[in-house]
Amino acid sequence: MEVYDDRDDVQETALSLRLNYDGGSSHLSTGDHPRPQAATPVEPSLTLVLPSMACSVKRENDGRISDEEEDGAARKKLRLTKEQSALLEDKFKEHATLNPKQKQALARQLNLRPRQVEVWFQNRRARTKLKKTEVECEFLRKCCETLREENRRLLQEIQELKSLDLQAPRYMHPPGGAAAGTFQTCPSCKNRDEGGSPAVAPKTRFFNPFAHSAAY
DNA sequence: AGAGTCAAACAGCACT
DNA sequence: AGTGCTGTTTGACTCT
Repeated sequence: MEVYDDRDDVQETALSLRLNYDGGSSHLSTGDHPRPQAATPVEPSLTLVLPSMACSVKRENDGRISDEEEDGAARKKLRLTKEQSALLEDKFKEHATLNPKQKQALARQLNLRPRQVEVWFQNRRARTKLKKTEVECEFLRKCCETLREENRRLLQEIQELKSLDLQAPRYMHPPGGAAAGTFQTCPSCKNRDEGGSPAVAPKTRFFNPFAHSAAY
């Protein structure tokens, strides 16, 4: 069984009582709306919200845990104003992380709690990373398409060469036998026999996507 | 009204 | 201990 201080960050005052059947273990915790861990789901659960029983557990402001709002009123989820978002974006452009002093100053400037600023930067970094990953994914997808096309083209080239080969005069590797005169010596063997360097296969044209990348 | 999306807030883990 | 990252939850909002 778990008893939760169900205030979302600061402003929530409801007390949630949740009973989880988690195999017998029980513990007390505070924090936001509790969630079952993906690896160990704890269903079924019972959540009891008692708005009249505002839990006044106070937590450290600059810890990872929320502090408490003065009026103790049940809060709605905060929506940042355009001005707040714009300033946060500006600061994020300057630097994607904040030291505690910067965090405090920005929080004062925005009339927000430091924890809110911290969370905003965390989420903003996550969004940036997600976007970058999406761009990279799209780039790799295009590379894959290019390689597939190149592969198709090369296979076709092989087919064409094979069909040409069927029509071309028959070469043989001359053992010096009596019938040798009826065949022509293939150019590579001729070259070798005459002491020249062996014919070198043309370099394969391999497309390395990373060598052509401008994004990395 | 319900589905879908966005973003604020959180928990838990890893790292220093 | 403090901080960042990742995954998740959930309230607010929009669209159909």
